[in-house]
Amino acid sequence: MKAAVPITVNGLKASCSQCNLVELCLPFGMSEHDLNRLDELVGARRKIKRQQSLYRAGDPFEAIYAIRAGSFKTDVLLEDGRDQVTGFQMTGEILGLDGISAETHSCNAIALEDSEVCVIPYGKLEEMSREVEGLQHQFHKVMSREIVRDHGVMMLLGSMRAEERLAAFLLNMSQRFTARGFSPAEFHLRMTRDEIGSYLGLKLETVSRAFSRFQEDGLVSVQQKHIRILNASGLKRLLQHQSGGR
Amino acid sequence: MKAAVPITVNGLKASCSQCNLVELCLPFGMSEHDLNRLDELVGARRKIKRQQSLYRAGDPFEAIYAIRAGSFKTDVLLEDGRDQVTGFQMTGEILGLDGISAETHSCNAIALEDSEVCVIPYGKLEEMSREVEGLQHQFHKVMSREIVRDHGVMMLLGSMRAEERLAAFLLNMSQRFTARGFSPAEFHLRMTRDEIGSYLGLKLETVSRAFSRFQEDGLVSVQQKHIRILNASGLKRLLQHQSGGR
DNA sequence: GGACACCGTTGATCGACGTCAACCACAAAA
DNA sequence: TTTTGTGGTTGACGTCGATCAACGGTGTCC
Repeated sequence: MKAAVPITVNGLKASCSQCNLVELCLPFGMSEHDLNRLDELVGARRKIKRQQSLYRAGDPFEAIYAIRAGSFKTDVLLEDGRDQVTGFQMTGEILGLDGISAETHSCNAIALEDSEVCVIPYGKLEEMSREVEGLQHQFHKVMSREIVRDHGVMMLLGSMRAEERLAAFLLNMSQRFTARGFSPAEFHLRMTRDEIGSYLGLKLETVSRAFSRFQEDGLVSVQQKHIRILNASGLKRLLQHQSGGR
Repeated sequence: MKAAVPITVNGLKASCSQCNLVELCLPFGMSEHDLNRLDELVGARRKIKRQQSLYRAGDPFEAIYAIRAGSFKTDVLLEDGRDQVTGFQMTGEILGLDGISAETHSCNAIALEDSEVCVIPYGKLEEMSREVEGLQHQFHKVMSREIVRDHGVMMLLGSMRAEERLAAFLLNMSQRFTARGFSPAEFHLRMTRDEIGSYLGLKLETVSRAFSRFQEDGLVSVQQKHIRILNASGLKRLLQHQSGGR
């Protein structure tokens, strides 16, 4: 009695139960039974080309998105032209939560490489999370995690020095690559120095200099966007010594 | 057939339907019918003395809190002793959302003056928001608003100069006092210069100097913690001129 | 292959904010 | 009233990171 899988504009219908990102994504920790219900929830997949936006500040809020492949940055713009990267997102992470409060997105989400997301219509999500307890709880956890993450960034921006910020950034990237089955020590950054700087509240030259310094000190090897961490505990130590900061 | 209102340790049982903070708090926008159900949800009130903590980082997460009276700060601590204020909260605002993700609080919530909160047991909240659509939606909005707010702070910390940060802070306070029926132009800050500095990523001396500068320029009148805004549009102008920043 | 962007690196200089220190204002206690 | 403590202000000086500028590497489009 099951209807045929509908063909969507952008290709295959998403399926959480078949997806190898379950452990990183919204369905984490849900029962197999609940998982099957998620397949109803998640709409089409959508492909976004590098530098294209998934949504822009001011767009009406209709759905949240799970990153199926690729990576994104989110940024906010001030009237005067200044902008700030508020986060980098990788596979399995959820985009668009900022839109719920005002029913309008409050930042831009831009693909750092050709990417693909699963579209999760928000109305449906609320509806289903009234029925599926596991989904409700997971969704709340995802939102809460975003809040905790943001507090970490505030800590970083408010009280760390340039090299500490970059060290924290690299360790965070390493940890997230590891969670995705990649090497903890060797990875490829998808963002420019300018974007890293914007995220860390630094100018690109400062980011570049900090990279060079780390290289001199044998902490990492840097070749453009290719990073190899040579001394992870050295990086961690940088974070612990209270080095005056601001 | 209604049971008598139970007497709680800390005094009166909270009642959303009777509360004059509805428009600022979790129940905002909910129907009268739904509102009555909220009275079941909200547990006892709890009083917190100035400088006492409502919860501390590491405490098991059991409830979220709505501020009934008074005000709070939240802060995070790093191992090395550095700490950072992540927010100031006023009446009607919700505390504790950081705890959902790890089932443990990730920051400290400390009363800036003698205060009172309504305790909202989290299990009950999830349960009831499966039944009451309006509650579910409002709760999601509250979480999302927190995320948007944090992005604003990241913007401030990452790309504004000292005086811009303080101007943004004052305008934000003014706006929140106004929403609570107080004067937009004249108010009493409950936090020290050190706490403001920690929140804004500045040292207390820098905060103090910025206040003095504003006073010289006739933008505000400052007498210790008592602030009078003399030229709000002047403060706003400070934010728009892109003044180089970092 | 050559030309052109774009991105990244490095150096020299400057300025905003941190640091250190002294002093002042106000409130609670003696 | 004086005392003591906490919080706030102001000045002199130092430093970290921004700014300005030149140059080098890498990839893409003719």
